[in-house]
Amino acid sequence: MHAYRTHTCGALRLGDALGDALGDALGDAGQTARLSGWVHRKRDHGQLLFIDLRDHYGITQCVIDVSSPLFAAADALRLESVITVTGRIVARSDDTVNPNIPTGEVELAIAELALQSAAEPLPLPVNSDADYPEEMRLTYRFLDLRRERVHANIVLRSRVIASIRRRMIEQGFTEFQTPILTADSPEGARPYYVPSRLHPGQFYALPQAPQQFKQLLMVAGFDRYFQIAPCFRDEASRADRAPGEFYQLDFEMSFVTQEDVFAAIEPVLHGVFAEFANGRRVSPAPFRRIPYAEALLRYASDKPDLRNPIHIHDATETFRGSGFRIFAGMIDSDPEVRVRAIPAPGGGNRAFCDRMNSWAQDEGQPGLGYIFFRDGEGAGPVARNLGAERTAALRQELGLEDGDAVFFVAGQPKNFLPFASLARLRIGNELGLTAKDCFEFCWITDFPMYELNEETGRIDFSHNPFSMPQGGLEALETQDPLTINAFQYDIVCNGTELSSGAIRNHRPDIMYKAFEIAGYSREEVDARFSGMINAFKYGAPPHGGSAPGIDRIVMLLADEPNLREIVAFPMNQQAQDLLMQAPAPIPAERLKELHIRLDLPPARGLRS
RNA sequence: GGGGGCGUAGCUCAGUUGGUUAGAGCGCCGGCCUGUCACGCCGGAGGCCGCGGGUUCGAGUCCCGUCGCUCCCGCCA
Repeated sequence: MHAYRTHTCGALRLGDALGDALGDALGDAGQTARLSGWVHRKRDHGQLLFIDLRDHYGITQCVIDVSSPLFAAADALRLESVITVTGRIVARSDDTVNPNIPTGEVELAIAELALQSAAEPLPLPVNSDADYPEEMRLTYRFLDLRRERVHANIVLRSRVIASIRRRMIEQGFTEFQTPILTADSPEGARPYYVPSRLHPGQFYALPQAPQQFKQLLMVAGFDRYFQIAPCFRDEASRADRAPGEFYQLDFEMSFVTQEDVFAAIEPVLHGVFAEFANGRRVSPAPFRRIPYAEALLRYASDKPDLRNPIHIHDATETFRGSGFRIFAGMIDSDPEVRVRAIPAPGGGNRAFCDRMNSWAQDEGQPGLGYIFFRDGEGAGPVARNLGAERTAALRQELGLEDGDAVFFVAGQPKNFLPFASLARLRIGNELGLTAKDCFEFCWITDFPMYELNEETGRIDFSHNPFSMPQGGLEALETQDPLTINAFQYDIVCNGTELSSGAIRNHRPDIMYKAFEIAGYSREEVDARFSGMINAFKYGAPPHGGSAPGIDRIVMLLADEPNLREIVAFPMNQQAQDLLMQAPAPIPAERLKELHIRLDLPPARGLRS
């Protein structure tokens, strides 16, 4: 017999249909089995003791009574101790079957018991899904990871990544590894630096993304690249943004248009989500394409949650010169002012509208104007001042009926959009309009190439400086830069931005011009991006790609709101690893070797 | 860097208008219990009420400061 186990804790059965057909009516019952695992729970009846033994695969009830010489030892076991038990598998009587677990028709009668590893009293319970403080969970992550929910999430993560890898290879992509110790890339987030021992005063940088390497692989002719790529950014964390490091499905393709990129990745994403959706609906490919400008108008956001059916409408003309003086005055005084109408089907009662209004005030807004429709006409102060004719026209335009309402936001769009987006989501949730149990994908396309920096008054890249401007060199030379769009796109699922990508700018002449508009000289571009721009001078294919976030995909599939639930060993919000104690001071001799002298004396208690 | 929320037993939390000896559930320790499966019953230990200062006859409670955790804004092309 194997030293530790003949079966896993999830394997034993009384019998099954196949076994019955073969005349094996007893299944595993009657055999002697050996199981190893953790003491999940004990139920002590004085002269009878039940032990729920748990391993990765499941839980099996083990039983021992006072007639056994091992009873005292079994009775003394602490929860989460590791034991090996050997004994006969017995069928449970009908009235003691536990239908809640797969092994519930049998139990193991303990004849031998070996304590492999005794556990001390636990700092956090494993056999409960009760909330525990993050600090405790992260410090004792090895215990936390035994808990059913996180354990299942980590397994799901592995299966999702395996599925992605298989599907990418099926789509003709080749997997690569790119350097972790590499050069600083001056655009974007704050990088992590690694001091060089061999080159005093010089540093490697950890990659924020393998962006330049994957483009170089296209120049090298590999045609379709992908990588489950670790990315490092020294930026503040969020619930859905890990501090320090995270993973992306990074991919790039040569000789492609934007539509080719979409067509290549849609079956991968749809396939992965459908595989793990567990009954939840997944929007079919091709996913909807929504231009950036339309997304801001209709959803007040560039990452719209399409589970919510509400479409925002522009109502500026309805209010221009109207009797509703507040909005009419704003419109007259500033040509950038817009009024937007957020329909609320089924929200047409004063109680709901007042509740939304006071919520808006809690959010720091002056209020939330509304009209609600009853008895064939609009009600409320806005409707009174706007007049019956304009109210009726608006109602017809929005397709609203008695029992519906509409809310208004006004001002410069850049100021009201964040709140308008919140209001749209809240209305959808409160009125039960937002669909549940589904994944709604869309592409947001045609992002502007540049934006005006409000502080400096200068023109900045609005996203990736390596994107190809729509209209190419001619657009850069002739158009107002703020009107130029890029071949830049995001993929969004349920209001979560999964990735941004682009058709890249592979032409040095267009790149120099694009950077010139953003205020970078030819010399600066050569200095900062020498690796890539040099490569583009020796024959570069047109190419493009994207990089969906692995962590966010798993979060959506696991239905978890926090990254820490789907990462095995996450850092805390301050980017500290509480389990491994990182970051930490290093010994003085190591610092010397790295040619580093600290301003402050090193922390005490160092071990070398 | 800024804002909100939370800090009371190992954990989750309650604690009234500022008023006697700060409570409950879970866990832990001890006792009882032969069919439970979140077993049940009885008992016990366990508190710098985050820390510092202030107001007050009296502070877990009010005020100021500070530290920690968390969520958000900035930031993250």
